[in-house]
Amino acid sequence: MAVTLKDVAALAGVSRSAVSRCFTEGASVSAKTRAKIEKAADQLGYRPNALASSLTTGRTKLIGLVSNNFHNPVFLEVFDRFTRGLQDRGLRPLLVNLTDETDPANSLRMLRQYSVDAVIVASSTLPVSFAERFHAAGVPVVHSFGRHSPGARVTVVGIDNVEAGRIAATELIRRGYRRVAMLAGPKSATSTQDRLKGFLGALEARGDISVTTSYARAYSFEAGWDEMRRLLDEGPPAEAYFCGDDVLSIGALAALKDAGMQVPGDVGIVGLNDMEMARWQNIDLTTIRQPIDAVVETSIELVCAMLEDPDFHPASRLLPCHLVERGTLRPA
Amino acid sequence: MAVTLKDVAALAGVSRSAVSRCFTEGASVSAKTRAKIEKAADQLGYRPNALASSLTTGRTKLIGLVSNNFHNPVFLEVFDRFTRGLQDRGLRPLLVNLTDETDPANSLRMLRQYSVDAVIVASSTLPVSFAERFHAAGVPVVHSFGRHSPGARVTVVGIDNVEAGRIAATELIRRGYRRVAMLAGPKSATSTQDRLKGFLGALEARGDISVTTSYARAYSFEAGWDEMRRLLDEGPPAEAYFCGDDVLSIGALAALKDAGMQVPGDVGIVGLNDMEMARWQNIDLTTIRQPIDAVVETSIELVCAMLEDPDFHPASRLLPCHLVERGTLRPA
DNA sequence: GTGGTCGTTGCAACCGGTTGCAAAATCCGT
DNA sequence: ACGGATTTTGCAACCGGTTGCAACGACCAC
Repeated sequence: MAVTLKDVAALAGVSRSAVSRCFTEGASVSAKTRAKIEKAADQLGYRPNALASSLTTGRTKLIGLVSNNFHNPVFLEVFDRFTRGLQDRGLRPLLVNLTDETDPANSLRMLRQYSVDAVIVASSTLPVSFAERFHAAGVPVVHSFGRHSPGARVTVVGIDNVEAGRIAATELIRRGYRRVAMLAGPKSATSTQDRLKGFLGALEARGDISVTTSYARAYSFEAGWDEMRRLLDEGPPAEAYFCGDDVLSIGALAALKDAGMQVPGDVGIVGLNDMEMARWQNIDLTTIRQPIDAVVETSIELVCAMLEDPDFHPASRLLPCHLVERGTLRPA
Repeated sequence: MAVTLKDVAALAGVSRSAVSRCFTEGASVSAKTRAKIEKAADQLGYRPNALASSLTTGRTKLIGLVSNNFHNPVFLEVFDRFTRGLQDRGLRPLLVNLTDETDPANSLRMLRQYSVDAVIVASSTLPVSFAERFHAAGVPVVHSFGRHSPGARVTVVGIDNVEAGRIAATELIRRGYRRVAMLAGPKSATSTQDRLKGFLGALEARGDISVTTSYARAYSFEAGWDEMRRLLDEGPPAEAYFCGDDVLSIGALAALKDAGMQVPGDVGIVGLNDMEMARWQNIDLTTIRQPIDAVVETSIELVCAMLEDPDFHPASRLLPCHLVERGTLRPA
């Protein structure tokens, strides 16, 4: 079986407390006994049991990572960043896959059973209330890529989706498009609601621009393809589409090409996220860059700050987006 | 703070053991006390602490999920399946991201500190020795998508990559290609080595077929694009390429299209994996399907079996692959 | 040599559960 | 109502650590 404190203590000829102190930062151990203990520990290959110690210290270094975006390739980048960022700080991600589930009750119960120190909800589609349930249960929580609502008591790290919609609208106007549309994500996603709001808001003052809206059933290639296909069947397309997200954009692009339309000659497309794939030469998507690295990094920093000081409730952080020019919108 | 056994016991007016037994399967509790306890537990919102109980039971239900493929979109599907499959069985994935690391020592140490019940190594590039280190340390381990080597003591669930290479070769021959090539993944990846071996093996008997080989630096779009670009610069391309993996294929496809070549008119491409993206209408990749769902499901089943019986070392399982016909190889 | 200070050490209690064991309660047949 | 078999229950020890406290010893100054 595993080597325990007791084994090391016996071999080194000291008390269990001495061994424990030897492995805890800032405890008082003489150089002599430390040497003895380390020798014995090495010899036995001893490692303190993180779970046992969590019992008394109250900290497990386990962080619940909750997401429902297991079908959008951009989330692989998100997971990569989160897992690395957390383990660089000695924290361990306990993954919860929420596919087909929107009730926080189960995850909350389970994550509490495992005494996670904090929870990160990584999702652009879950409602504000989701993360709030964790907060209400006294679990430190950060909602990454979530919607910031001024009244809410949950820390959000993400972008200002309304602003992002505005950027898209402004950009389309600047390039002289006059019949524009938004091909939005699923209606229930907070991100889509906000992006649409910003998009329409920026356009409504302008009488000379016509705008239409439609929703894809998911943030997925197929949904984007189907929705664009449907739009084309209905009649002539708009001059340019702001798509709810990159993967939708890619679906829409494919449907346009299949229909024999040129991009950006006949129709312009602008996405949102700037996922790795947007850079691929066969896609070359003009898109609004969501600073994923920074969102993840900031989320982790805030979680760490909350761990340091349990009463600290950091303010939400909305990071700036900007347009990345590639090949799917015509020049101004 | 959290509600504990003691609180419930006090409120229900019973001993702590009674409460404990009430929450453990198959323990003897009378209906009357069970009712009392459950009432008290509900009232307080009690949930047993999984970590504390793990101390005595020796099982945490934590499964280490180790991977280094955080840049290949197919692994998002893999993670989705694993996380769901595990949580459906009441197990919790503790994710380890190995990006830029190939030494098992760190992960092993950390996963042991957290007393994971078992480890799943999900990677097609890590050497056999990686998972073996876990095995040697007495941690039940399954290597998913790994290389099966007859002498090894580690359970592997995956495909026969040699056979997959053979299938690719046979298929290209059947369709009349005579100058073929493999655009392999990184030289160090076991999957690539085996696929190449099978590919060459099936061709070497045939004197009428010329075959060349080259390696991309990673399983990534960029690497595929660059390598195909380099091949095109070197001279006329082969008639058809077997690419080490779908994402490489997609990179190669893009490079070919950029160079003005028609697929499958001028050049044929066959990939391996059948990731979701291969189905996308703008890619429509002919590929050898790796049964990801089945590999994941089987891996989890074997892990569970090993948990049931610690002395059980299941035999490796190599699942069958087959060609999925789409649009990047010419018909026979 | 003595007294005081301070760093080191071990004891024992505790974290939140589980479990072997024996005592107590219940059940059953007669 | 009685005795034995069977549950049910609580006690206490334990899982692998941590930590407050008091005892201890080393060192220093006088």
